[in-house]
Amino acid sequence: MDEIDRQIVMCLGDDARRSLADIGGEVGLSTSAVNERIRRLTASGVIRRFTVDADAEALGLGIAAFVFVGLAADADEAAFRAVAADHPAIVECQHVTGGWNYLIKIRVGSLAGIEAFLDDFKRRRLIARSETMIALSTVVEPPFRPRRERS
Amino acid sequence: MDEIDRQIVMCLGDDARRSLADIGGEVGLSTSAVNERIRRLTASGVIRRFTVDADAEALGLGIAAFVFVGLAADADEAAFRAVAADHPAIVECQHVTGGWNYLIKIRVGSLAGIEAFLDDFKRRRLIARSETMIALSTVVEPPFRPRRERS
DNA sequence: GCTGAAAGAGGTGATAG
DNA sequence: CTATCACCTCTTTCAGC
Repeated sequence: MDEIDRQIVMCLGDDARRSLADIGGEVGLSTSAVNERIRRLTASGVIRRFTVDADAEALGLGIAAFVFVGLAADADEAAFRAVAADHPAIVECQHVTGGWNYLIKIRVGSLAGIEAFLDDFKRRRLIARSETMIALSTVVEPPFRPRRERS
Repeated sequence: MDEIDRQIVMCLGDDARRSLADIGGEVGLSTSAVNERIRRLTASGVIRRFTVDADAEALGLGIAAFVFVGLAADADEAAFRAVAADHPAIVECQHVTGGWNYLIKIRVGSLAGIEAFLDDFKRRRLIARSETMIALSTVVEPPFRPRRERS
């Protein structure tokens, strides 16, 4: 992981389809050297995957919301994590410091989708309380990678 | 945007390096047809970019934090947005409903980086108050795309 | 809008330096 | 690491349905 590796990762982040020769020209290496570095970066997990950044709205998931979750004192936290990990609406789920236990970001097609999401988790007794903030507009957003079996 | 387009976007989300023939086999189309659809999806913006999901920790940005921001009553919101849009530490910045104005997710290399981030914005009078939650562990996280000129 | 074939570009893996 | 080569898979294009 030297400076050139970092440059290569940024190049691919901008456009993962650039040719090895093109990247090599930018970072000052031959195509063989760039090829070998990308192979190493991928094998070592610095590059997790090649993917696409999709337009969530075009895929019918135009509404983003942040849900703060409080678990019950006797909650089955492992169960909560397992359900969250596979839930199609969840874009992000982090265990966080502060008064809430988890911060979840979801993407849904309508406001009704937010209610359905909350109902789902509450009915399964996975969360005790929650607070929701709806995203009104975006200044910066990470890539959106659609996941299978999205409701 | 039919069901096949959606399948193609998901295939590419899983692995953007899969060959057209391979994807075609999965969705039931020829390579030419898949190629044409990807071209249209990219041209129309459904696919924003081909990118990589990187390991933030390997890039020295192992700490994630969420910062809730309140602007001053007389704040220059356009200036805040402009600075946020180009700030290297900011991974996400959304205007949200509720008692706070913006929800920001940052990635930094150390806890000192969080303090530096807050100091930067407060010294420039871009934010009036804030509250920070540090991510302790991750259940689900969107792709991380490193941006240039990261401090 | 799709298929199938043909042409071309580019990734891959070897070599020697 | 560079430079070059041969190989070969994959992309791209185009005629035809």
